[in-house]
Amino acid sequence: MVMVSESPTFSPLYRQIKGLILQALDGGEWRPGEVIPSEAELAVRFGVSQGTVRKAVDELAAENYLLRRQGKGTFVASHNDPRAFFRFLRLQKLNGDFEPSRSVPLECWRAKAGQEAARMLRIQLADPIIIVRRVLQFSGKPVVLDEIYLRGDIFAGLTLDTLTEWKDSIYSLFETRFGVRMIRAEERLRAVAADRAASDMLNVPEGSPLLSVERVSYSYGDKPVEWRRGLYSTVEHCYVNELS
Amino acid sequence: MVMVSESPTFSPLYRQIKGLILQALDGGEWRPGEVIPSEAELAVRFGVSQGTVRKAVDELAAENYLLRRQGKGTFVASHNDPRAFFRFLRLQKLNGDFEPSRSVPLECWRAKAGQEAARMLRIQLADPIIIVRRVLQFSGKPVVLDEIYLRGDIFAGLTLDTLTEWKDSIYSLFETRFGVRMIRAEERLRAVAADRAASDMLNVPEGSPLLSVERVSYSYGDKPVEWRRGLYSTVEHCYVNELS
DNA sequence: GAGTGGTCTAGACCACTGC
DNA sequence: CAGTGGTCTAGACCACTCG
Repeated sequence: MVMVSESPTFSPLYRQIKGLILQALDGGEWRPGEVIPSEAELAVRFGVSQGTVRKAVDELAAENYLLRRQGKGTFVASHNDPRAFFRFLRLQKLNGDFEPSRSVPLECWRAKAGQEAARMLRIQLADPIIIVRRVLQFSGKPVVLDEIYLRGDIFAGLTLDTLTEWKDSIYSLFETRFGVRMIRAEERLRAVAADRAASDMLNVPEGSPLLSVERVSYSYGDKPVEWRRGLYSTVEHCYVNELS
Repeated sequence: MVMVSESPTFSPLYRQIKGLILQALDGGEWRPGEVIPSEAELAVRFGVSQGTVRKAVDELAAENYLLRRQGKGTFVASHNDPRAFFRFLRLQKLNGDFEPSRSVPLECWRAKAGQEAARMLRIQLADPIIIVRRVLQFSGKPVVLDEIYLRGDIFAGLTLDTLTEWKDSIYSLFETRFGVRMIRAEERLRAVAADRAASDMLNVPEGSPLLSVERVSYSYGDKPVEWRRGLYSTVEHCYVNELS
């Protein structure tokens, strides 16, 4: 049975199906890492052909909501999956090698959103937020100093201890403990001079150039849930990007 | 008629068709900006169904080789197309606005490839190369200082005058005058201190932080044809990136 | 072998463009 | 109106995974 709306604002059937699957994902019908029903089952459920479901799933997989695995099924994308590890960390050594990193949380405190944080997180001025400061180490040496601003309503209960005990990526923590799945992020890069605090933490001279990386991360429905600013020491590392 | 090779190293039919189309593109059968034959025609030509051609074209369009336009046809991607303008220039104002930019060539000379240029361009040491220096201006103010290394065999005959007279993007020049179509690029970003030359050209104090952007651009068959290093002043602009 | 995603086909119809 | 890409279907078969 085909139901396609009339001409202006035309949306193909597979996009409507995509919306329904997205809705189910957002509603938590299937948890991260789990399989979702087979294409054939979904086709029956939505009353469309398998090819139409397929196209919807194709798009969701391309946007990193889902992960297809031939012969096994289609899975809800998860930050616990090692495959997704380096998706949001674009640092590598100058010679091109990858290195494992270790996150060392420094502080975690409650605050009220200022002008900038409120705008970035699309919340009201003075709404509760949580601020985390941490260092990222590569081979034991500090390379990134991050200041992370989180919506207080979503991440209520987050403490320094929780962060310290967590051994996987921070997005994996957010997903597992708070049910928040990061889907995409926007970054803005600049070169800045190291201030006193940064030079201390990153072990570089005051005033030396650092890469400033501001990131807003979005969850379902393009809802911003994290705003962070990182200062990267690019003495031995660089930020890599693919233009296509 | 279906011809699919046996199990190991299995390549689906549509990928073989993709290869054939790529071959025709590389061979110059259709020029940038031109329409290629309709899906139906290609299906007849390659002896497969239209759906299979469609999948091949889908991938080529996703990789920016082709451009589909409903009701009109499928076109060979071109850097002359205004749509492709900002694909390789990720700078915007700090407030998020886009600005038109103007390229001001400074120098253009012949040289022999050194260690690094040879490695990046995958040519032999001392092979001929061309080096271009130029400034990129936004609203009349210099923001980017580029040093561009090109393979001498491909860009033979390039002069400062040619660069100065060309009013569109430099990739548009490469495509139109030298038949070289950039498909993708890899960038490596670092923060560095402005040296004397850069501080003069970009009108910033010596030693102030600049964004260093190294880029290798690839043409058909992943052949590197350009290596460049840009120094970006990020006082009023920033480099934006989407992580997904 | 049963179940999953992946490929391929043939055919119908729709939306968009331009003559 | 004809021609293009875009959607949708139904059905066949293939490649991969796992019990």
